[in-house]
Formats: sequence, structure tokens, C-alpha cells
Amino acid sequence: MNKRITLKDIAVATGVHVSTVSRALDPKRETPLTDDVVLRIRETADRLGYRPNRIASSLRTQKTMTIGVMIPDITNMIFPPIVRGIESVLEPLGYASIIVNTDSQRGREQRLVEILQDRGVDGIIHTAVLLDDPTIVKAAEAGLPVVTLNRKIEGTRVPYIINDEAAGIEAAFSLLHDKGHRHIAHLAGPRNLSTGQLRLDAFRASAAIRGMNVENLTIVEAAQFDEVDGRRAAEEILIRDPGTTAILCANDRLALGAIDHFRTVGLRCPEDISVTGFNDMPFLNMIPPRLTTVRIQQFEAGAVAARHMASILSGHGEDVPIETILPVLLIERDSVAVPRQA
Amino acid sequence: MNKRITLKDIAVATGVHVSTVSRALDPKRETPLTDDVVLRIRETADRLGYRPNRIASSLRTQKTMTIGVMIPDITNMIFPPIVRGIESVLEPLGYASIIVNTDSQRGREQRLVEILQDRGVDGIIHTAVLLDDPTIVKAAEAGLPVVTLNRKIEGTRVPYIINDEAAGIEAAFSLLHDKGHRHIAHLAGPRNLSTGQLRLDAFRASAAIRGMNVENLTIVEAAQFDEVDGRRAAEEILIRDPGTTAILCANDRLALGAIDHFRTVGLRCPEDISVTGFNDMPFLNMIPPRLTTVRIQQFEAGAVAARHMASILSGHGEDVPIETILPVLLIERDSVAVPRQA
DNA sequence: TTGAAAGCGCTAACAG
DNA sequence: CTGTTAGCGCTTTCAA
Repeated sequence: MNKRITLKDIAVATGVHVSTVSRALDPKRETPLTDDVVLRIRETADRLGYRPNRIASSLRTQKTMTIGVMIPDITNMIFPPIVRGIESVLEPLGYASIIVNTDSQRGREQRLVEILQDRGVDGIIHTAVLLDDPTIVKAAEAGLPVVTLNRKIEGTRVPYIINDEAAGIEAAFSLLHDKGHRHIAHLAGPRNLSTGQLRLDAFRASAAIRGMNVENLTIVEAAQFDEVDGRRAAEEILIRDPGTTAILCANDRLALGAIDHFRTVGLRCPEDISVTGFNDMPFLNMIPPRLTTVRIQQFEAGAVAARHMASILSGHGEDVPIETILPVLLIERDSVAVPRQA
Repeated sequence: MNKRITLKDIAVATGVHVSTVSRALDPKRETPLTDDVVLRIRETADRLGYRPNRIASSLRTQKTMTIGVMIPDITNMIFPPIVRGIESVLEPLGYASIIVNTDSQRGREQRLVEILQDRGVDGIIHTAVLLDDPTIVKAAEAGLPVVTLNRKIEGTRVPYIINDEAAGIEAAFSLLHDKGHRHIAHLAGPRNLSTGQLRLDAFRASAAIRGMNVENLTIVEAAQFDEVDGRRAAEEILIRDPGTTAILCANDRLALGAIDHFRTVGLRCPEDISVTGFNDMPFLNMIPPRLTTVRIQQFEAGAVAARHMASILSGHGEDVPIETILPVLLIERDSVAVPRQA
């Protein structure tokens, strides 16, 4: 590996001092320099193929131009778009990101925050799932710039971006209700995950404003956001209330599992029972019955988080709103119909 | 943000020299030290909450314990498992990774390699798609440790990991042929992508060994690995050879598109025409007709690449094989049947 | 407008 | 076994 060109090399080549070279190459230069000198330095820098050593620079300036991105699991389809949204704004600004997967494990989360801090990240964008991860809060309180996605951290000035979960659930509930459904069950997500809790609360609220007895609602909680638990919970719902005509599911995978269960017991969706999902994951429209669901803006959420982070890092932290709520969109497809004996 | 503890802080606290502290905290210590001193240092280090400054260390040692991971697009479902495979081995070893998306653009690729080098990555794991990306080859030749996935770089000592594409295509071809298909068309991927070319070559080879006239094969190339192009190419195949009874597709999305096109023209799969895919992407088994496809080992491919990289970085580069071919698995589902008038 | 010098925090060669 | 010293490459104050 050919030795890398350093400022010193350019200095000797042009016959000026390294500090002069440093100044000449600084894009937003403070000190005035002779145009001629600057030109000569720039020219030789290119000629020698100079590339600044970010490590050295980081050590000196205490800025790494790197941000940590914490997500539960990149393998979960909803996160890659978020990541790309983040990079779409951060990369042009010269930032790189280190992505870590927390697997929603508390201990791991803590270790990862430490790893990121050891590497001197300038900030962390944290996509939350667990409702309470003390680690990231502590880091934020210690002064590390933090922006969270999906999770409101009470009592701090940590900016958060969330999708309008409540509006999404309300839209789905409203659709179901308008079609005539009165026995609407909720297949809830894990209660310890923010989205699980939020959507459950929203479901109850939607029922309440329609004068339904919140105590009597059929609500079954899945342990995981996956098809297996969707099947299991759907079965449970049918046992608890055989009169259920529609199930509002906390996400698409649960809905898929539920529909699959119905198939095994001879119920058809939407003829016998209506189902709605949440997320609008890729390829969902190819799986019959095409699921009616709520689309959330993943890419945009990432982009907004990144923009906020960039603002903070450039010293304009006051300008960023603590709360950003992104609108969601109800996607009507084929999994909802009027109830059988309506 | 409370000032970070440095070696110096520990040194003054324990009354020894910083270098002694550095040595005491070095896990694989070369120089012998008094147990007592080591203990005292370790103890105060913990007490003060010391965390080594990797930046400073990197500047000194010229190792960042960071590797660059280049992929076309994290949003493409086949890459997240690869990334997790990589991290599953690298993270426990103390490496972090910077993931960049090339979008399969040549210019971007070059810029990204530079960015990674500026950040002093110890090596790059490069998941290729473009058949010829000169940039990464140059980097490798310049001495940067490189391991590639999906792409054999001729004439270098760059280790590469590939899935046994040829065996996968042969397995699919064989299945079709055994069912009695004699008019097997190939819906090929873009020829400038390694997988597109490899699978096309394998298709021709499979036809050849069965004595079929390679010149007469119906082969239509898609411009993109997506459903839209799958539909378009499927239409073209039917025009070119209406007698086609089976289509071997270069990947699942093309197959999905093809089947969708057949539906619009009133052909059923598999009754009227058989189709096979490649990759076995997530949720494929929920999309009817459940596609018969070839499963590749994504996670494992990433893990192997990472292991090779780790070996190289720890000075055992001679031990890593230049070529690693991972076995694939034919997954038989419902999209293949015996031909209509067989 | 430029040079000199110090130092970010750590490691490693060399003494002792 | 431990201290001294130098320096990785860069930025930034202070002088000139």
C-alpha cells in the first residue's frame, strides 16, 4: 500500500508550512491567504492525490463526522428504507454511519451505545422499539446528540419522529366501522414495544369515541410481530368472541398470520371476516387477499431524523422541533368487506 | 458532556506513568508487569469508567477496527441477511462496519471506496453486482484487504465467496426437464450484473448437456431484476416461442412478474406453464402459486466473507481460500407441473 | 498573510 | 518491570 500523502508532503512540495497547507485546504477558511499560494497548494494536493486523514482530524477536532444508527434488526423489512432515508441526507453532508442491530435486547443496546461512543460518533439516531431503553436516555442526558424514531422520550429535549400511529389505527377502525362492523377485535403487538402499545391505545380510543364499551373489547396480544403469533392470537380471538366480524391487526405480519389461521378453520377473508394490517410492507399486494393496511413513511422518517441530527450537529439545535409526526395513509385493498349478517 | 477519562487520568490517579497504564490495559500484553500494579490500574480504570479512545489508538496504530461493507442497496431484500452474517462474526471481534449502498453505479462506487479509505477502514467486503467495477480492484491492488461476494475477480488474489449459481440453475433445469418440459425458456437477468450473466451461462450449459440446441433456446433478458421487467420479458418470450411450457427465471421477482403477466393473458401457472425462480426471498411462500425456487445462503455468505476478512487482518491471509462456493438448495413448491400436452 | 509550536490520546521503541 | 520520549496527521492559537 503506497504511503498516503500527508499535509507535510504537500508542505515540502510547495515550500510552505504545514499549517498553511491545512488552511489552504480548509473549505470554509477563516484566515486570509494569498490566492497564489492557495492555488499552488491546491494544485499540488490534487497532483499528489492528497486525501485528508480523517482520523487525525477527528482526534484534533473531536468530531468524527460519523453517526451511529441503532435499529432493532436490519433484516426486518421496515428498517432498510429508514436507513436509506438517513443516508440520503447524511452522506451528502460528509457523514458516514455505523449501523448496529440491537435485536431489541436491553443488554445489547447498552453495549452498542458504548461501542458507538468509543468510536466517537457525533450523534446517535435511535430507532426505538422497546418502550424503555434507559441507555440511550442516559447517553442523551450526558450530552450526546440523540434523535429517536418511533419513540417519545418523556421529560427530555430529545427530538423524536413518529408516524401518526393513532391516525392510522383510527383510519382503519373507521373503515371497518363504516362498513358496518360492530364486533371489531384487536390483534395487538407486544406491549413492551412502542408500536404495540401505541396502536393498542389508539384502538381503544377509536372504540371509545364511537361509544363502544372499552371494557368489552376483544383484544389479544401477540408476543412477537410475526405470522406464528398472528395465527395463535387469531385463534384466541375466535375463542374469546366467536361473533367477531373484523380484526384490526397491529401489523401486516400478524394480519397475514391471522388470515392464514382463518383459512385453516374454513373462514374466508374478507367474506367471513375482515382484516386490516399496518405498515404496508413490500410485496404485500401480491399476497391474497390483498391486505388493506396503513402505509407509513419509512424513508421520510429516516430523512427527517437525519436532517434534525444534522441541524443539531451544526449548532442549530434550537431550530429542530422536539416532535415530528408524519402522516400515514390508509391503503384500501381486498381484505375488508361488509360483515356477513349486517 | 462530562470529560472523558483518559490514560493520563488513570496515570495520575494511580501514580504511575501513562505508558504503564496503557500496557496494563492492553489485553494481549507483551511486556511483563507486576500483578499488583496491573490490578490497581485495572481497578481505578473501572472506577473512573475509563473507555479507550479508539480514534487516538487508530491514529497511532493505523488500524481502525472498522471495515467497509459495500452493497448495491440495503433495501433489496437479499442484502440484509448478508450484512447480518458479516456482523455476526465481525462484531464479536471488535470490528464495526460502515455500510454503503452503491446503487450499482460506477461513479458512486468509486466515490464510496474513497470515502471508506479516508475513514481508514482496515478492509472492504464488497458485494458485487456489476461485472466490472475497476475501483475495488484497484483498491485491492493498492494493498487494501478486500473480500468479494458474488464476484470472482480474475487475475488477483482477492478471495471471493459465491453461491453455486450453476448448480442452482442446473437443479431447476433438471426438475423442469424431468417433469417432461422440452420448451424451456430463460428469463435472464441483466447481463452486466454478475448473477445475470452467471445464471444465463449456467442455463445454456444445462441445455447443452441435454443435447438441446443452444442456438435455438428462447432467452429474453430483463433490464432490471424486478416484476415490471419480468412481465415485459415474459410477454416477449411468449411471442418468440408460443410453444414454451416452462420458464426458468433468473430470480424470484422476475418470476413473479412473469406469472403476473400470464394471469393477464389467461394462462395459469403451473397448469399452463411452469415457472421457477431464484433466491427464495422472504414471504415468497405466501404468494400464490408458491414459487419453486433456489435458495441461496445469504447469511452464511456474509459470515464466511467476514471470517476471511478477519483472517487476513490478523495476518493469516495465506490460510484463506481464494474461492469459496456455497451450496444452494432447490425448494420445490407449486409453480412447476408436468407440461400440458406431455 | 504565514510560520512556529503545542497538543488531541494513545502506543511503542528504547532506556534504565 | 517501569519511565522517557517521540510521534501518528491534523488543527489552532499565538507570534511575527
